[in-house]
Amino acid sequence: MAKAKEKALDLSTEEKIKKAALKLFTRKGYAATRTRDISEEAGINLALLNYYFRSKEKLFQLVMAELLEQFFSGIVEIFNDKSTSLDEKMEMFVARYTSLLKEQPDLPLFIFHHLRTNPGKLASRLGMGRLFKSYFFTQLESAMERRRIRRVHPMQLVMNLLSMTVFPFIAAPLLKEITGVDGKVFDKLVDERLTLIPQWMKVIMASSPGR
Amino acid sequence: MAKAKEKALDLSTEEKIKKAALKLFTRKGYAATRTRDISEEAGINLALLNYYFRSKEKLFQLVMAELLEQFFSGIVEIFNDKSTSLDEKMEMFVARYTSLLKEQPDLPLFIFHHLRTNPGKLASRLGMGRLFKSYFFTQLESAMERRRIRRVHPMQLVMNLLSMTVFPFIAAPLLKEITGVDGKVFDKLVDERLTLIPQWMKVIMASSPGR
DNA sequence: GTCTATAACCTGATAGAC
DNA sequence: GTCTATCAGGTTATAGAC
Repeated sequence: MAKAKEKALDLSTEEKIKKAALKLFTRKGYAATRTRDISEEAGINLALLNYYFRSKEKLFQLVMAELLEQFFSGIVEIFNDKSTSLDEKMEMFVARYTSLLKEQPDLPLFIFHHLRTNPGKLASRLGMGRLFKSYFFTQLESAMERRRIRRVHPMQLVMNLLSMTVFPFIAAPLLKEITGVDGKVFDKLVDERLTLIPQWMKVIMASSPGR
Repeated sequence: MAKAKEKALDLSTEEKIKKAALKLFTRKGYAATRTRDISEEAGINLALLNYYFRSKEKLFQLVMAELLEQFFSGIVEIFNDKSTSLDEKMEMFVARYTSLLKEQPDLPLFIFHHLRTNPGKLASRLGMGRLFKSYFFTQLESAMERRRIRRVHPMQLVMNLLSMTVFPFIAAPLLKEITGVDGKVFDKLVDERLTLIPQWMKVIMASSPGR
């Protein structure tokens, strides 16, 4: 009977705090978020935050670790899938992250800021050249080989894929204001990009940058 | 004789504070930056900060206003230049912002976070669809017209240009760690993109996404 | 204009009752 | 487990001497 409608109402106190913390940390950043804000957002008493998580810092570390895991597990899964083609991988990547970022547009700014101010703290499954060992990279290189195009560094293509997928969400407030498009138009554009980005990636890969 | 070598040494106190504030605000954000940090970075007394700027908040507003002006004046200039072609505009854009971001890689994250938490505060010369009235947009539309390709919204192409240029700097710490490339390789890749991005933009525009 | 000392305030964290 | 009340520490801002 009790749907997941009244969001945090039937969650445990611990979960309510984590949910509220994630929301506020991602929106305003660590320093700008007060523990009082979190307790209020969670609808619980301030003292309970320290009861469950010891400190604001500990709470942050926990929430951040779970977020990084959730955020990057997608790319690892998709890129290491041996049953899908290169094109399918790109389509899946765009689809998955577009969907995620439509729901949580604050995520990339928050994560990238954290990685910038805390270098070298990435989970082991992601760090140290893990991407280069993914099946995606193998496919990327052989595709370039096959098409006899002048080689560009595979990372150039990865950067393009990530850029075109993620950046519009980072810059959304700017883009909307600078161009005057409203939220509905912007959403439509983003949905179009689900198919456009993979197509663009193909023509980019097929092009001969040697000129 | 006195070169601009010893950076802040011959600047006025006011300028020293503004320079230090910009550095720390962009690196750590508003809330995480203490006025003590700024005064120390500037090599001046803490009380002088309030003497010159009244408050931390006022100082921030001033620094941010100047930063936004400096950061976006480039795009306005380039996009409104009637003497350059579409291709030249794209080349100039990539060159200008790549150069800027190599020196100040913290800027985009800081600016986009500010625009996200403070919507509707952009300077008038940028806000309210100004970009749509730029000469760049006219050229973009006529180029698509001429090539008889199925129309995509011009903003799709603008997003691609901005994405591919700016995003690598936002994601640099992640990209370096996830791929294992070091700073030197990354710099080389970014330099290659000076010519690659305009070429990619051309093939993207020439492609028929109808297929 | 610049400094020292301090006021006024805010925030994270805890003690202790229930 | 949850609450109220409060402490301890740190931060912004100012008063006042030089």
